[in-house]
Amino acid sequence: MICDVVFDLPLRRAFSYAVRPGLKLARGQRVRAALQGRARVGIVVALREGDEHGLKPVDGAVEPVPILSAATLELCRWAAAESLSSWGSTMLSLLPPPPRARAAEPVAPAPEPQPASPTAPELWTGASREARLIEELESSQDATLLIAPDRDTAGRWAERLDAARLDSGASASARRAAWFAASRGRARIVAGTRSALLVPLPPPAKLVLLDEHDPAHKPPGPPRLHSRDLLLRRAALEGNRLLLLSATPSAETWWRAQSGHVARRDGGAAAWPAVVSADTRGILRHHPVTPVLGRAIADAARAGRRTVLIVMRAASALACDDCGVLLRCPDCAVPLARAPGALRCRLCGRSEPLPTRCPGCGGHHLSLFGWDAERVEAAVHRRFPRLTISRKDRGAQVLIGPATVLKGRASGSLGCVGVIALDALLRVPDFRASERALELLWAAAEAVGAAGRVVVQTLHPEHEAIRAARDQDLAGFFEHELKLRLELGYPPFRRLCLVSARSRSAPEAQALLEECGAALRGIPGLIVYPPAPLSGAGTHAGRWRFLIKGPEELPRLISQPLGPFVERRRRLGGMVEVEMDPLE
DNA sequence: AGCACGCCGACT
DNA sequence: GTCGGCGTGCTC
Repeated sequence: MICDVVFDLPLRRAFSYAVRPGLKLARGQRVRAALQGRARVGIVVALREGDEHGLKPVDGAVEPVPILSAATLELCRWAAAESLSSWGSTMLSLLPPPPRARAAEPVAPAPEPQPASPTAPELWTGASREARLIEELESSQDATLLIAPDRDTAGRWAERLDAARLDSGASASARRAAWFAASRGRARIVAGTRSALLVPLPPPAKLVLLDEHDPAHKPPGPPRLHSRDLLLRRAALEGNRLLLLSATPSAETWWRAQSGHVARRDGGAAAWPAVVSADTRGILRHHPVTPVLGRAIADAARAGRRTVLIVMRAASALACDDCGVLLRCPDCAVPLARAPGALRCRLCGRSEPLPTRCPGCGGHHLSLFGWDAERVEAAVHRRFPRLTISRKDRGAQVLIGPATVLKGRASGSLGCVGVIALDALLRVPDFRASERALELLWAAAEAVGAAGRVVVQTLHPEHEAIRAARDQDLAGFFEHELKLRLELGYPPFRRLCLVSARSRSAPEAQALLEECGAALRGIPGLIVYPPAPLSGAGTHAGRWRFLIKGPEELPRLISQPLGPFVERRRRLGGMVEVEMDPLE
């Protein structure tokens, strides 16, 4: 007997091993086998009769039963093809870590899902979505998998629902135990992050994705696939119900709902705060707080309620007062961000000492441009000397931080949220900037509740994201947004793929990308954009990229020509990375 | 991805 | 004369 095994390698092919007579193996089972003399963990993808001559034997099984069902094996094969990565790395990055030695943990095989009558995935929006979810889960006996965008959120929900945890917040053995307990129906609800996506569940099962729009559902690295896309596929194959929860869904999911592939369950309007914009013209240059926001902070404090001020990441740079030039990274051309005692490029990480004179005109008047948390804290402290102001203490009267400080707050727990400079977010050269702005303002409105106030400082008070957040109008926002996406040929109407190369020098990276581009020439239906530095206009950095725009079947069209570049990444001293459906 | 093999520069 | 850089190729 021969078995074919895939490993956590960037290789498409499987490796064949001899199965010794006494060893009972099945597809989907984890095994240890020698690869280049070292024992490694792989997954059996096929068993067949054949000539075992010259094959090394499998050392043994990691668990006595398959950890993945045949259906899940196929699900992962699809996911790997869809993301141009290998079958093995896709599967192994989604499994709990193997036990160090042979452990006698009680395990049950992954149940083979029974294809049930398909039910349309559901998109739950609106005020009461989380309360409705808890009600739904408590009134049901179905096995349920809850996927959260991050560990904190997974932990909160696990506690709230008394669920077993399957993310890296739990120990490796606890994760394995939860995995096999879920497959036997012993743990009715399991909660986790991406690493829990493949947990086998006895039918009928329910799949839940929290904060469907969150880019944390597709972090860098394998599996290079959005959790939403994997769950949509899994639910369709297994006939499971899938609930996608989000206050501000992605345009992709909204479009699916609009075209009838997803059923929208709108929880209705919430009691909503006033969302007001404050014109920053002539003010932001000198002070981070407009009179409107200043009054809101004072009012909240007087009412004994807390304020959160949102600043954008890397919002502060150094500019010359004489010639107006912004200090940029010599390699990447993006503005250098202020770090303690230095300037740092947030792209390549290079650190420069704080200069005393302008590299352009030699002037001595260099001043900060933009408002980071540190500068805002100092300015607000001067303005409100009697309030407690902090960048860390969640209990301070005024808390200053990035958008993530709004995560996990009960509705109505804040008196005021101020967005110091929404324009810093809108200026980002990303077609999803509007969506991100809406997400931020909506989260702010939910966090303050009806009695609070959201103040948005901007030069664009008429921006669609601000209007939609003020009017609590998702439908209006997406009508506008999807029209733009269609006109410009962006997702969900076209698919994107980002091909990037890293090398010592720009010419090397460019040459490497030139090779990739040449391999794609002549494929109908693709638009291959010319290579550009990874961000900004720097021409010296060895990080370049190009974008491919194409139809739904884009991964199938480019997997053959780009295959050699992803399989053998070290060529000409550079590395090629291919990312389907990039979020940045 | 690791790891070995292999061919050109600075050292006890 | 060797030690060691990392470019290229292979792993059942």
